[in-house]
Amino acid sequence: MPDDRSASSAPAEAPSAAPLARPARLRADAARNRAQVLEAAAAQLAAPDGDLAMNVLARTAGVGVGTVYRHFPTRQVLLEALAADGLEALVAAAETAAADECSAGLEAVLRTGLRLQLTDAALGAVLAAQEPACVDTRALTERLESAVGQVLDRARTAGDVRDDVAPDDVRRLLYGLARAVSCGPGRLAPSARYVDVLLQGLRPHG
Amino acid sequence: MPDDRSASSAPAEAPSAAPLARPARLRADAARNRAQVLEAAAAQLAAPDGDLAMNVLARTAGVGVGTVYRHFPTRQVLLEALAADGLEALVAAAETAAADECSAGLEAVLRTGLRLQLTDAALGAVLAAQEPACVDTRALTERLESAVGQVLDRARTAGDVRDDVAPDDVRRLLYGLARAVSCGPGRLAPSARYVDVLLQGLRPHG
Amino acid sequence: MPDDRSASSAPAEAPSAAPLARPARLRADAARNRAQVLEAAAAQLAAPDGDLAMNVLARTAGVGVGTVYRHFPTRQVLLEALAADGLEALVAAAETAAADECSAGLEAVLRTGLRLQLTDAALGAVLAAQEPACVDTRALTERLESAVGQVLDRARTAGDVRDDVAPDDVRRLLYGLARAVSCGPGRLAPSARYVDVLLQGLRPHG
Amino acid sequence: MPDDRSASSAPAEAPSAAPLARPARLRADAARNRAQVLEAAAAQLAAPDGDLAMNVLARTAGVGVGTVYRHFPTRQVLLEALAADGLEALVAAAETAAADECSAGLEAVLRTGLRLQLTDAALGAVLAAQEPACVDTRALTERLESAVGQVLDRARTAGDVRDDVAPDDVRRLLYGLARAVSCGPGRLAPSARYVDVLLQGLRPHG
DNA sequence: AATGAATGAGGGTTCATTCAT
DNA sequence: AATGAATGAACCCTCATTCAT
Repeated sequence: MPDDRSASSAPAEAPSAAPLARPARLRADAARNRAQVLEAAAAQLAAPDGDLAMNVLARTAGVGVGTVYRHFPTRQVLLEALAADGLEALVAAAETAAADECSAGLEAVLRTGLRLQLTDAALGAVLAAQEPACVDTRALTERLESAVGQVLDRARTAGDVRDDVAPDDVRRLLYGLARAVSCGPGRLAPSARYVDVLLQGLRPHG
Repeated sequence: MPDDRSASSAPAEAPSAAPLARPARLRADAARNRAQVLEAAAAQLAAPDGDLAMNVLARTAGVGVGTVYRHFPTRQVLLEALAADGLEALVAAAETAAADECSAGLEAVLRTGLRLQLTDAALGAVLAAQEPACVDTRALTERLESAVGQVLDRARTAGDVRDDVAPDDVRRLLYGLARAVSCGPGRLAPSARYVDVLLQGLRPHG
Repeated sequence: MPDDRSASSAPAEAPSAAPLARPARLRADAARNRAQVLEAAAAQLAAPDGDLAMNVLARTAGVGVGTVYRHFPTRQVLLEALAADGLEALVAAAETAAADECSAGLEAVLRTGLRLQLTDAALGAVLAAQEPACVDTRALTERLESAVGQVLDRARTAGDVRDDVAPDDVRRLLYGLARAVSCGPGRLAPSARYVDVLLQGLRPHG
Repeated sequence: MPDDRSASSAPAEAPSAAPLARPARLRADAARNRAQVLEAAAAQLAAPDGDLAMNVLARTAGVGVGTVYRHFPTRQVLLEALAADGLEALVAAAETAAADECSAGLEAVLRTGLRLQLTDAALGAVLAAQEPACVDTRALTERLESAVGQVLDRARTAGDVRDDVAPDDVRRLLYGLARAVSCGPGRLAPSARYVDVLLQGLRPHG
């Protein structure tokens, strides 16, 4: 259930000033505009160049710049909106892994996290960011941290992971892994190996 | 002898089109300017923002823009010049490790490579780049690759490293490691641990 | 009716990639800005120096550079916009001449074409250009070519023009004539004579 | 004898401050440098782009910028030096035509003048210029004017040329002719025709 | 809500020219 | 004489952002 975001744990938070990566409700045309902008942004970001100029974005999305700014007041908000699907998928994978009895959850998290970053350029930016701009990105990263914590705990108990590995290490290493994969030729080939290396490296002892 | 670059044989080689990260000889004032630009560039790159505008650079270096362009026709050339010292140090470490009898060479390479990247922001950019812009950066990266190859061979023979690890994997993982370290709070603390993890992960078996 | 450009049929044509020398409709303030830029550009071009720097243009027109670029993405587009009035006048003259019964049409075309070039520095640039940048400049040059073709046909029939003269020769000779007039002292005096010479030279026989 | 420039009519003029398109005597290496610069400049000017940046020129000529400036203090001086050969050839043609008994001299001048302009881009610039920068360019243009005057006189007497054609008209029309030829496809084809047209147009009556 | 015109700071790059070596 | 390093004005162009319509 990847989309229960708005029914998530934090029950009745004070309405924050922080922007939403996904507004609760939207006029039909506004929703369509928003979707067009996101699609165009994903396309631009996926391009080899990879920049994300608001004017160009507006033009390729077929809307005015003002509309882009209405939906995404800062680039960070836009990035988080772009990353939302991937981040949710990662959270879902982590929560599933946390719920599983077996101790292979960490592997699932790493493989999924790497695959998603290679698919979705914005996800890396969000993983690397110190601080999310949107409240529900924060909610997701908190869920991620919590689920990864559980996964790590179980793995640690099973003797599969060193004692000194925290959820934030997983975030960082996952991000670094994607950078390692992306800075050379071939992306699929090294991915599996690098995850193997990382998993093996995270085991206790030496 | 890691630094015999300038002692190469042919005294009057055909002028190559590829720019040099470090020209062989320079008028005294030109050398001073060049050093000032490099110093200013290092400062700018080390700043939290981390951009590197040529005109700002010129101003803070106290020279005209044209002077910056004369010395560094492209940003990539500038980056490689900035990275040259660090890259040389890394090559030296790798060659020393290759010459060593003991099998701990890989560890030295990784620790040094990570430390240097954290010190010198340009080194990461050069490690990540597919293709160097300057001939002697290429020479250095080739020496690095070769030395790391020897280090890996010895380690593999000693049973310390998996079969499927190539020098290019070391380059990529080293770069990714620096990204992992840099995308969160604290840089010293995780560095040692992450190198441990990587070393352990590179060992054979699983 | 030489000016039915804007009265074309299709109300919602597919947006063409080619820039328009004159956009169909414009917000009031945009139209004013555009006119100011054109006025300033004409002034700069008419100056003895005759260059046309975009930033200077913006300043003298009292708008931002971006506004100049919005209206005129390239210098060629700007030139064509500057030349539009003159080119239209020339087309009108040629079409009138084509409609006339009498055989003196060519003379009118040459005199008008020369006079307009001397008045409007951009017209020469457009006449000299191989390929227009804007769709409606192209439309105008095509109308010009067609009308001049008719004029030539009639004149040829009347025995006033050599067989081997095509509309493109008229374009080139007209441009060359303006250069000849402009590269020396006095512009009115030689103009009439040079047109006489050209007309006489275009007559059959030898 | 195209190279008797320095032995020309003006017998003992006061030494002028104006630069010489060709210095009387030169150290051997200086002469070689000068020739290299001229060759490189001709190449640059002949390129489709056709600009003439001093720095680039110096580099392609294999000399320092300072050397270029020593030989050619202004761009105009350089242009005149580039045009010198062509201009001399034109002067020679005109003087030959002036010496001839027959009345076809004007045709030779026009054909030669057009051909030389198409060969040598700098010649057009010199023909178009109001005022030469170098004393011996001036000497040449004066010889040209004088010879063309004689040619015209003879032609006029023979009834081949209108009364109101002066040498300066020939200069301007010749320049304009080259512009007309150069602003379209094909250069050889129209050249002959356009000279015919001009010759015919210059005949008396109508 | 949406639009898109306008802005202008900002960064990029070139090149004519000077001058110390 | 020659060199070429240095200069910096001058242009180029983009793009984030605002705001009137």
